[in-house]
Amino acid sequence: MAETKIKKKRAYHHGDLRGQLLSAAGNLLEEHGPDGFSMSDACRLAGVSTAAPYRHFANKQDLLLEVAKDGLQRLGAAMEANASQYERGTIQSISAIGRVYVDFAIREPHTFRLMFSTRSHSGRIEELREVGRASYSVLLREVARYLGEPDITETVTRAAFPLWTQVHGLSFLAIDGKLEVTSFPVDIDESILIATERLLPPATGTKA
Amino acid sequence: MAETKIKKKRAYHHGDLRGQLLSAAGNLLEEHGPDGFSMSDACRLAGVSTAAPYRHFANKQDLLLEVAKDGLQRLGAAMEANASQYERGTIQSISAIGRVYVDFAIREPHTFRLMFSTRSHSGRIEELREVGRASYSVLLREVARYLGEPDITETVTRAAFPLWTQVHGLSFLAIDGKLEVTSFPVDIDESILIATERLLPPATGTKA
DNA sequence: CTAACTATGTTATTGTTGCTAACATATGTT
DNA sequence: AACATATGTTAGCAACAATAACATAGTTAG
Repeated sequence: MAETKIKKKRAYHHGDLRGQLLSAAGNLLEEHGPDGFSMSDACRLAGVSTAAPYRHFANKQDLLLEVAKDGLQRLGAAMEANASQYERGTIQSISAIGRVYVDFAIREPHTFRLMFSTRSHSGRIEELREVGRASYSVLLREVARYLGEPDITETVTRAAFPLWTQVHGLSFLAIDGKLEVTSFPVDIDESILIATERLLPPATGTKA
Repeated sequence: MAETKIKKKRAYHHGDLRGQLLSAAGNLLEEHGPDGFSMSDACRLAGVSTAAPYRHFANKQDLLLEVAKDGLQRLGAAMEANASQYERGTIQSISAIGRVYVDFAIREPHTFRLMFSTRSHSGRIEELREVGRASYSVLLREVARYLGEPDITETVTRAAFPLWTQVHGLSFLAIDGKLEVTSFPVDIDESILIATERLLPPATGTKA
C-alpha cells in the first residue's frame, strides 16, 4: 500500500520529464525523421500523456529546436576534442575538424539537417545561431593558429569559410546518398585533406 | 444556357488538372515550404475539390517528387545554357555552371532542398536520381572538355566532384542564412571562381 | 446512334496529428 | 495549515492526408 502510494506519487510527477522527452525526441528524430514521429510517440516513450510535453515545450518545433541546439554543442565539443589530438594550427588538426563534421552528419543526419535548417525554428533561431557560432569558432581558432594570427581577424574568417563550405557540402552529399553517384569510391578523409591543402593559403605562422 | 452548359462541362473535367496542380504545388512550396501548405491549398488554387489530386498523384510526396524532378531538369537546362555563353571547357564556363547552381538554390530554396533530399521521396527516388545524373553530366562534360578527356573518365569524375561539393555547400550555407555569420561580405561569384581555380587540376587539354 | 467502358471529377467520411481547455495532484512557501 | 505554483491527466477541437462511394464527361465497340 505504502509502496503503491509512492509509486503513484512518482508516476504522477515524473521527475525529469523534460530530459526524457529530449532524449526520446532525439532518438525518434534519427530513426524516423522530424515528420516521421508524433508527439504521442515521444510521450509513449517517456511514459506520459499526450498533453504533458506542453508544460516543458511550447510546441514540437520548440522541442526539436532544443534537440538541434544539443547537437550543435556536441559537434563543437567533438571538433575541439579531435583537433586537440594533433599539433595545433596544422593542416592535420584543421582537417581533423572537417572529419568530425562530416562524421557527425553521417552518424546523425536528421539532427545535422535540423541543426542547420532555418525553417522549422521560426521563433527562436537566434539561440540556435548563437550555439552555432560557438561551435564554428573552434574552426576559426584553429585556422587563426595556422595563419599565425593573434585573433579572429578577417584574414582568418576569409580563409576558414571555404573550408566550412567544402565539408558542409560533403556532408550533405554524403547523407543524401550522392557519394555513390560518382563512379569512383569517394574517400571522405582524403577528400577533406586535399581540399584543406588546396583551399587554405600557405601558412605564415610559426608552424609549416 | 448553352454557354452555361459548356462552362459546366469545362468545370467538371478540368482540362489540365495535373499541370495546374504541379504549378500550384511549385508556387506553394516556395512560398510556404513543403509542410507549410496542404493538399487543400493546392486544390483551391487549381479550383477543384480536395479528392481530385489523387487521380493524378498517389499522395502529397508523389506530387512533390514531380516538382523536384522538374526543378532538376530546369537546373540542368540552365547550367547548359549558361555554360554555352563562354568558351567551352574553360575555368569560366565551369564556374558559370557553379553560379547557376547557387543562384537556383537561392531563388528556389525549398525546391532545391527537395531536389536533393532522400527522405520525402521514399518510393520513387530512382527517378529523381536519374534526372539528377542527367543534370550532373552537364558539369562532367564541361570538366572533360577542360581536361581534354574524350569521355567521362574517372579522371573527370574525380576532378568534378570537389567542385560539386563546394557549390553544393555554398548553396546550403546561403539558403540557411550562414553567409551573414562570417563577419565579411561573402562574394558568391568570387568564391566560386577561386574555389574552381584551386580545386581543379591544371588543364591538360587544348585550352589553357 | 447508342451502350458499355474508362477517365476524371464530387461529396462524405475516417484516422491521425498538434495543440488547448478544464481539471487533478504534487511541491514549496509562509 | 493554507495558499500558490509547477506539473501532470482526460476530453476534445480543428486541420490534415487519404479513402470510399458516387457522378459525369469522353471514348470506343457493336
